[in-house]
Amino acid sequence: MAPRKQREIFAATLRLLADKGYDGLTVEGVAETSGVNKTTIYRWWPSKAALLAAALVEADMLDFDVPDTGSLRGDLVALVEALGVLLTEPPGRDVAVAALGAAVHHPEIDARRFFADRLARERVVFERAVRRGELPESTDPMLVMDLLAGAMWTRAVFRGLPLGKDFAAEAVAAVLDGVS
Amino acid sequence: MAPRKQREIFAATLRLLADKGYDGLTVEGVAETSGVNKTTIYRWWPSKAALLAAALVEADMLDFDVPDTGSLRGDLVALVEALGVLLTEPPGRDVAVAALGAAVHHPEIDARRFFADRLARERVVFERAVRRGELPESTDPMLVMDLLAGAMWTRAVFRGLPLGKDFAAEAVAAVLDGVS
Amino acid sequence: MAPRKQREIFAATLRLLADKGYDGLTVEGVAETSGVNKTTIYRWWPSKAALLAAALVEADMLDFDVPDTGSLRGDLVALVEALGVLLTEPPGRDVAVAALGAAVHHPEIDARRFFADRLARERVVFERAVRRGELPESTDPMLVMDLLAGAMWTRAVFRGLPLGKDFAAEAVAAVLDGVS
Amino acid sequence: MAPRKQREIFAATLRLLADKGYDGLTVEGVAETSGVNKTTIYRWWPSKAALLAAALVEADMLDFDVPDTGSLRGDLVALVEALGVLLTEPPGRDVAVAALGAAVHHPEIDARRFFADRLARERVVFERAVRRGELPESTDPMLVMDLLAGAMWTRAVFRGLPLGKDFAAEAVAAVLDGVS
DNA sequence: GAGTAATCGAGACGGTACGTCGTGTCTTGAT
DNA sequence: ATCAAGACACGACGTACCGTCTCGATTACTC
Repeated sequence: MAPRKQREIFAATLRLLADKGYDGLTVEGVAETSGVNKTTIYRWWPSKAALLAAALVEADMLDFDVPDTGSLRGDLVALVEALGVLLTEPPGRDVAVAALGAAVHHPEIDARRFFADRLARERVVFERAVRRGELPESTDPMLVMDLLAGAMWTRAVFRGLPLGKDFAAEAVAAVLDGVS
Repeated sequence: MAPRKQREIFAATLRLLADKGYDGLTVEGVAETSGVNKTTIYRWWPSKAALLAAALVEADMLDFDVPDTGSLRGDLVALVEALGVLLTEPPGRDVAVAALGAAVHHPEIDARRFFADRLARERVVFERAVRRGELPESTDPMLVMDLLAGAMWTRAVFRGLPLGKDFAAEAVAAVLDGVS
Repeated sequence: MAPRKQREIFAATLRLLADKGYDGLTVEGVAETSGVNKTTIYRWWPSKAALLAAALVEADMLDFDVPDTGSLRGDLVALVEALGVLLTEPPGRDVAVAALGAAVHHPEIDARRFFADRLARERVVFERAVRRGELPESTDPMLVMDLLAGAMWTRAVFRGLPLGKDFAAEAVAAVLDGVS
Repeated sequence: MAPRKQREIFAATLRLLADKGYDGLTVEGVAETSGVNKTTIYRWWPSKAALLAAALVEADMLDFDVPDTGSLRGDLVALVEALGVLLTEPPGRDVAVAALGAAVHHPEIDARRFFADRLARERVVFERAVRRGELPESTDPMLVMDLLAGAMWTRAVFRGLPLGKDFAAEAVAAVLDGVS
């Protein structure tokens, strides 16, 4: 089951999250923005965090396509660049960043849904690479993705630095070829 | 200038942050815990976020020593393992995670103080490695650290997965040697 | 017309009224207690007050028999004592008191149904007394009953005082004989 | 101690009580009407009932002077007539009636404060009468007042009947002289 | 050691939002 | 075609903190 105006509620949720951050996101605000009564929101989601979790899961805002460029390196660069765009340009940036902050101390937001589950989709990139012989079968795709995605987050969000034009390529090169 | 009970205030701040997360951290709670009046806190810090920022800067909770094992690989593994411990064991874990969540949408917390500035200290590891000939001079230490630290955050915090015994070593190997 | 479970609805209404007072009496509670849907109650009675009014009219909880002791004094003492019991012992006490509170600011409850209309039944006491010559024909029965019943209410409910063993007799004596 | 705007708060409370009855009296409404924040009201009174109780105690709306006409009969008639006015003319009427309804099922409103405590003031009427020899010393003033006041309430409020021009005099006569 | 700032405790206050309960209306799906 | 089930908008509840604001009462530094 779902509330009649779920669409509007989720839209309002993400909009307010992006606009005012997790703290500024209030159930009351969502209710007003989405033209729904506060009670209705509480009927369906037990807390602000749960509401946000549902909105994020449903949102396609954070999706990006899995590329198929013909080479592992190309695929990974494309993936990482897409993630870079996501993390630096509004409204994705604000939502992603706020969602992280929220997920980090609200287990019910279950960060896995936004970060970990993506791996399932990214995995095909690695399978293709193994089939092409670009990668030993023993390689751990999750490790590779954690290194790359982690670097993007660290650079763009924690350090608050702009992602240079070639950052994605350099990161991918480091992981594929090693730095030493 | 500083309030007379700054120590107690900061201690209470970090304690409450670790105990109840960023949301559960309230100025009122800090005041009560530290035996100070709410007014006093507002006299010195304009907001909860600013208070937390000050407390974190002062705290040594997040510090770890820069290792010197004789090899780059050893140093990096030690660094990453230390970060792993920090991110997975209380109270550091809770503080670090909460601090991230807070910093992420409160510019005044200036994430650089907790994440970026560490690089200055880590840099010596790379300088020693270059001197030893383990690393080409052209290597970008920040990229390496972003990859490694990012992977730890992603794995431990975003994915909420335990860090296996050898995760640090594997991550360092991937970055130093490449995966392909 | 009447809803199929009218009995249960009225029973639940009076039960909840006695248990939790007028404020604590809710349509929702009545619905649940009587195993009926809220909608059903609203279909038949426009408001909580109207429902209560209907329940009270139907209830025999507040009835008492008109005594016939052979003397006016005896009849009146018996009447007043019965009223005293009604006003001081549960569940009648709670229902009567709550009904008063409700009636007082809900015209639709029509207090006359519970208080005034009784006069019709009490009147025979006075008719018998006139016939016996105990009372001049000009005496106003309503005045007498208002004095006596009013004293009981004032003492038991407004003042919240226990009704002494002889209170009924004293009140009747005062009205019949005068105090001066 | 007392809130800074106690006057306004009490005035608003009684005004709203008279206007909308006990049910329609809301803390939120009082707050708005009196230009005070809801929190402030809850800071000082734990509930609507307690607020109303305080407002009623402070209110002079329900006061009337104790007459001194020279005779017991005259004093009582004056007293009862004043009560009659109180119970039939706004705003006293609405307040008194609503207060009764409220007091009846809210012990903290302590009906004694509005009904019983008045006896202390009325007692002088009886003392003077005893001194004048109009009344045996053994007469119970409370019984007399309960009979008279009770009759007024019953007639005016419970029965909802108008109080005739001579009702007070008749009631006093009945009690002083007896009806038989 | 007194005088004068700075600092503090106490706590009332206007606010915003919380999460809950009950109201009375309206829609819908099963019978 | 009726009616239970229950979603809904609404208003109020009582609570928690927010950040601001007087007030006096302590400090503690300076002369």
